Amino acid sequence: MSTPRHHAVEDAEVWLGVQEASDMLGVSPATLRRWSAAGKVRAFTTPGGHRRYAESTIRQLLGRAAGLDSSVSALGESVDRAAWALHEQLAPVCGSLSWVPRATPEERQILGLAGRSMVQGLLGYVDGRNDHECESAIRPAIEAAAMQGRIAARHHGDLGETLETFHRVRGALVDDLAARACLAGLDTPRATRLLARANDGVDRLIVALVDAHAAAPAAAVSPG
Amino acid sequence: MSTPRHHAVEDAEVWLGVQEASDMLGVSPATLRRWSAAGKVRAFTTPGGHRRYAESTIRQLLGRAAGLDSSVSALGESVDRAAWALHEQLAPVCGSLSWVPRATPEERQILGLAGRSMVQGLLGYVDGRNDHECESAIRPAIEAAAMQGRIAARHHGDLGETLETFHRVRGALVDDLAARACLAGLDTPRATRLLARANDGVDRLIVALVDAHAAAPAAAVSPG
DNA sequence: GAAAATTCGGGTAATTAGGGTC
DNA sequence: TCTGTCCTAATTACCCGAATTT
Repeated sequence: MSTPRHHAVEDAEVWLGVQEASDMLGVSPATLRRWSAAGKVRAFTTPGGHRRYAESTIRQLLGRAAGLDSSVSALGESVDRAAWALHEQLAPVCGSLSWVPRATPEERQILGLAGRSMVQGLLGYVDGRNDHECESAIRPAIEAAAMQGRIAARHHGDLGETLETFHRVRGALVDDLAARACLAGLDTPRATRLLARANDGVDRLIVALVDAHAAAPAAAVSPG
Repeated sequence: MSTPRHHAVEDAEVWLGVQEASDMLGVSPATLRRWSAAGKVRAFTTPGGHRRYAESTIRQLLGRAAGLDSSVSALGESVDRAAWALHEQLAPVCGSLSWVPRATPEERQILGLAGRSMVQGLLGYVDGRNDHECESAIRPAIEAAAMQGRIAARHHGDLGETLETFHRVRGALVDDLAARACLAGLDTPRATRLLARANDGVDRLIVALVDAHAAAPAAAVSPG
């Protein structure tokens, strides 16, 4: 019977010294030191003042240029199916916006397409393996968000209400990704990176929507 | 011999040998030994002189953290200090908003206070152990967000630009929490829950800001 | 009781931090 | 503005034989 203490440490993080980390990044140790001093790269500081960098942190920095290792498809489900499921969940929420009943049937159809496009683009953005793939995926989603913003403005949609809807979208997407990440056994760095990217994507859609909403300041309909 | 110390409580603490502990910290056993000799790291010493380290002690060193629950304070740093650091990082971003130079000195001072209040409230919201604590923490932050929205509206601030700033706040907060979670060894479910809560908090501030912005539709300024 | 693995302690070489400058 | 290179003081890593733990 083995003694119960000293359990093997399960998720041991690999720590790198400044030299190793800066070699990986291709910068000088002084630069990496400045980065951590500025809060750009997180590091564990020993009581003596020396820094230790988590290998996952460094890989994350590299990942912006090289392959991203946290993706939806790596989570086991195809992007298409995930998008479909998410859209099914979100469509009623979006449809309950107070200004939607004022939209024409054609506009409502467009809104449905836009919603699907946004969900699809968002997941594609999260799933992309490099910047180019991410941008290609989200571009139509951004256009769809702008379209939704213009239609909302046309019908005097309340911006706060629309934002809340988007926040629900964000919540659902993040919850969904988090659940998939847990199921897939993704480790904490990868999972949090995934969620951060999802956030970025949603933020970009929101900005596009708000800008479009403001730029197309409504047609004069139903003037009181 | 049986395990020397199971004092009554049994599942309380996991003890690590020097090798395991130093692996977790990314330093050599000799260094860890020197730290305990200097009183920097508390260790239990066997009658023969060997040291045993509590896993929680090691985690405290890593993120200044003992990752037991998903909260900022459990992540080791006091909310106040984390808020201060985050605000330091974000203040220049918020100050670069195009409409800020049009604000009066007094307003700018108020904006600074509001920014600090929002960061503090946000972290308190994430850190809260129950609904009541969360709500108490975020309420002043919501009021601060509304205040910022009113000031922005007064100076014809661009809503999209303000939103982008908030999205940067979200990004910084999420990055910060994610990094802390990784350092503290938080598992994926806890870490994702933490980030989801942070998102919720930011969303509520954004809604408050946008609503206030819309409700206080600007004064006629800049007679130029 | 005995053996293998680990830890202790110390002494020295290598690496790092930090500031200042280009 | 940012990065790479110097400099010195401080910290850390590697070496050893002896003692402890398993």
